[in-house]
Amino acid sequence: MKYDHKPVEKKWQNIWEEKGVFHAETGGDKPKFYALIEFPYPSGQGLHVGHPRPYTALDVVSRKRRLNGYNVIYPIGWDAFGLPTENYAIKNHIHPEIVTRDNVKRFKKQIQSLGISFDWSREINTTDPEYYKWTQWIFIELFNHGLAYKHEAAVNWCTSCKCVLANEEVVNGVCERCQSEVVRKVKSQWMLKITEYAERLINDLDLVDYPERVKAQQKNWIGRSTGAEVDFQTTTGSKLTVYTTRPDTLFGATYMVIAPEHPFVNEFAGKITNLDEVKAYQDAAARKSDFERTELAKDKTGVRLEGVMAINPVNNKEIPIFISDYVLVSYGTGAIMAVPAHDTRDYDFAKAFDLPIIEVVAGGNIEEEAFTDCATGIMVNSGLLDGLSVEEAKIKITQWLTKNEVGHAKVNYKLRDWVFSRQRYWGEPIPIVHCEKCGYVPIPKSELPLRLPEIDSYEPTETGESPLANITEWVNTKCPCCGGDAKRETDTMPQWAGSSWYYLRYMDPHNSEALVGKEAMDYWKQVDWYNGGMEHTTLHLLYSRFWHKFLYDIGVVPTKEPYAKRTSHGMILGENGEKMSKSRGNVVNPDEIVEEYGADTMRMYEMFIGDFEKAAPWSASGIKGCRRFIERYWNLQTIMTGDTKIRPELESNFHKTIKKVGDDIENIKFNTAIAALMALINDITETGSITKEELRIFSILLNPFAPHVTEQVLEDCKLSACMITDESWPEYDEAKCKDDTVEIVVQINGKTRSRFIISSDASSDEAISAAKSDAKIAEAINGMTIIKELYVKGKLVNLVVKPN
RNA sequence: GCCGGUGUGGUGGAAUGGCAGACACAAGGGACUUAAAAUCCCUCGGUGGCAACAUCGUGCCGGUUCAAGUCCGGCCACCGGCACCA
Repeated sequence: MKYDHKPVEKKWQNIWEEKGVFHAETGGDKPKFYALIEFPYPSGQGLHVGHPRPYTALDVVSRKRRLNGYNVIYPIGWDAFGLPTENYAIKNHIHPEIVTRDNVKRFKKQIQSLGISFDWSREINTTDPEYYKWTQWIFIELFNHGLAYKHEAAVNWCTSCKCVLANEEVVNGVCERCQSEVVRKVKSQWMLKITEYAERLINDLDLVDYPERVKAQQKNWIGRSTGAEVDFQTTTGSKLTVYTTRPDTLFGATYMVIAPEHPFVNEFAGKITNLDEVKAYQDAAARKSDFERTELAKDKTGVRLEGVMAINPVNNKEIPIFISDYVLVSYGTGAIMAVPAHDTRDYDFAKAFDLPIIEVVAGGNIEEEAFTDCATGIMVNSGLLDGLSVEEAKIKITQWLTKNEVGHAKVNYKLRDWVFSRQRYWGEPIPIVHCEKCGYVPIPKSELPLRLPEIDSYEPTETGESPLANITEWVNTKCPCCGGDAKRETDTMPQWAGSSWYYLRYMDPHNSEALVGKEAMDYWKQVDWYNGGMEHTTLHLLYSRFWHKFLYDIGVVPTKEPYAKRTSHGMILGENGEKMSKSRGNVVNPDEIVEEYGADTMRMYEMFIGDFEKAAPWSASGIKGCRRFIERYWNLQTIMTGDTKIRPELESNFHKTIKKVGDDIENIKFNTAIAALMALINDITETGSITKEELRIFSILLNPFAPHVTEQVLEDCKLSACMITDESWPEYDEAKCKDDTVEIVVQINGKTRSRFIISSDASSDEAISAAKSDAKIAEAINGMTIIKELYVKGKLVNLVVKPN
C-alpha cells in the first residue's frame, strides 16, 4: 500500500487552518504554555534546511503539550528590518517594503508546507508601522528615564556598510555581517545605558533555566570584576585614579600607564617636556584600526611622560608615567598602576623599557616571568601587608585605602553601553527632534508611529549621514516643546530593536491602545520555553533581557525575565560537513525534500539527525530511513486486527515507550525518542499484526513528529476524528514499565561470563544462587574462593573470586 | 592566556557507575523479479577460530571501584566564545 504524502499533507493543513486549531485563546482553565522560536529574517534566499530544525523541535513540544492539556501559544512573525533587504533594494531599485513583502510571502509558504503548528493569526512584522509604533514608544520611555542618550565618542564604523556597529557586532576587528574593515570614527550617536543593568543581567541568570554555556557566555561578555580604585597624586598637583583587581600588589607598583586618549595628557601638556614625542604616539595609536590593534597586541610600545611623576600613596615613592596603547581608555579609569612582578603585560613592558621589578608576592620566580597566581603566594616587601595571603592583603589594603581616603573598593564591567543608531534607511526612525533651544526632545506619543518617509535613494551617504538626512521637508520640523524650528533625528534604530520585545507583542498583536493589553499580559506572563541559536547569546538575547528589565521597572511587564527557559539548537551543515552557504554550493532547499519525501519525513529526519544541541551534517541517504519508517507505519493499517486492547506481550514495551518518548521530548532528546518509536515498530511488526489500541497509542506518540500521516491513519482506521481536539497524550504506569522476567548478566571479577533469565522480582539470594548453578559459571568458579557476591537488581550478578 | 564544550564502528549517533555500539545510514551476501527499482531475510569494531568461544577495544597516561565511555588527577587534539579588560 503506497503512501502518497502530497494529498494527505495538503488535506490536513487545510483542515487545521479551517478549524483554527492552533489559534491560542487568551484565558481559560487550562495551564498556559508559551513556546517561542527566534522569528526569521525574511532574506531573499528563502529557507534552507537549517531553519526548520528549531521550528520543528518546538512544534514537537507544542503539539505534545496540547495533547497534555495545555493552552499553547506558538507564534511566528518577521524580523524584517535590516541591511540585506536594503542592499538588495538599492541594487535592484525596488522599495525595501516590496522586497520585504515578497520575501515574507515566500518564507510563509515554505514554512506552512512543513505543517508547523504556528498561530498565524498572531503573525507580526517589525517593519509594520503598527508594530514599530511600539518600538518607538519604548525608545521614548528609555529616553524619558535617562537610559537613551546622545554621546560623541569613537565608535566602530564599518567601511562597507557605511554605518556604525555595536561592540557586539564587531568580530575580530571586522564587521560580523560583511567581514569588512572596521575603523574607529568619532561620531555623535544614540546610546542605550545597558551598563546600568549589568549587575542585574548577571545576577538574574539565577532566576532562569538556561544552558550553562549560555549563562557563562553572557557572564563572560558582561565581564564583572572586583577590585579597587586608587588615587595617585602627581607632581602636577593633580591626581590620577587607577583601577586594579590586585590592590594587594600596590607596593610593587613601579610605574603608571595611561591610555593614549587619556585627558591627563592635554591637561598637563605644558608640564610634559617631550610633548612632541607623546603627541606622535597618540596620533599613531589613533590611526590604528581595531584589527591592527588586536594584531599588534603582542609587542609593548609606549612613551614616558617626561617632566611629571606619580606618587604611590602607600609609600610616597615617585614613579614614572607612560602612555601606551596596551591600556584602554574605555575600561576602568583609562589608567593603571603597573606591577611588573605580578602581571604579565606589565612584566613585558618593564622588560622592554628596563623598569624596576619589585616582588611583593613570594612564591614565584620573577627572574623568569611574572608571578600571577594569587591563590598561593605570601606578601613580602609590603609594609603592613607582609606575611598575609593575597586574599587577606586585598581586604586589608582596601580598608587602609578607604580609611586614608585615597581609594575604595570598586566593581567594573567589560560591558559597554549599546551604540543604538544606524546611518541607514531600512530601520525604525528614532522619534526624537533636536531643537537649538530645548535640546533633544521626543515627539509626542500621539504622533507615533513616526513613519519612514518615502524616498528616492536609499544609498548610504559618503558623509556618514543617514539617507534620511537628504529629505529636508521631513528633517525640518517644529519642536514639540517650544514650537520653534527643529530638526528630526535622521539615524534609524539597529535591527536588534524590533526583536528586543517582539515576544510581548505576540500576546496581544492587534492592540492599538497598548503595547500589550493588561489581560493578555497577566495571562501569558512570560515565555515558558525559548529556543534559539548560540550566535545570539551576547546580542539579541542580552539586549532583550535588558529591555524586558526596563519594562519591568516601569511597570509594563510583571516578570523580571522574559524567558523562563532557553534551549539552543546546533546548526545543520552541508553534506561535506561545512556550514551551509550559497558560496559553498552546499545549500539544501527544504522545498525539494517536502516535494519528494513529504513534510512528515522532513520533520522526522531533522529531529533524528543527531543530538539537537550539536551541529550535524545533512545526509541525503539518511532521510530515506525516515521515509521508510513513515511507510512502515502507514502499512500498519493493513495488519490491524479488531482487538481493542494492547496485547500482554507488548504491554511493558508500550508503557516504556510512552514514558521514554514523553521524557525525551521534554529533554530535547528527539533523536532517541524517534529511536524508541522505531524499536517499538520493529517489535510490533515482528508479531505480524497490530491491535486497534496499539495503533491508536502509537499514532499519538508519533503525532508530534509526523502530524499529517498520523491524523490520516487515525481517520482511515476510524480511531479518531481529529488528533488535536479529540485525543490526549497517553499515560504510562510505572509498574507496567518492567517486564516479568529479565536477563541477568553474570560476571566473574567484572568480566561477563554468562547470562540467564530470572523473574524480575527475584531476591538477591535467588539471583546469586541461580548464577552459581549456571553450568558455565559453576565450572569457572570451581577451585576458586568467592570473596564477594553482588547483585544489581534486574541487571547483573558479579562474583569476585580468587584461586584457592 | 581565560571561559564553555567535544573526542565512541565506514557514517550520524545510543548507553541513571552495571552486557559498549541502541536506533538509523552506508556496505556486502541472499530471496522475489525476464531485469531493475521497491520490499523482505542474513552479516556488519579489530584479531584468532569452522564454531562455541577467547582476546583487545570509547583521544593519551595514571587513580578510585567488585565493576569506568561514564567518577577523580594530569595531558593531547579539535570546536565555540572572550581577549593588552589591569
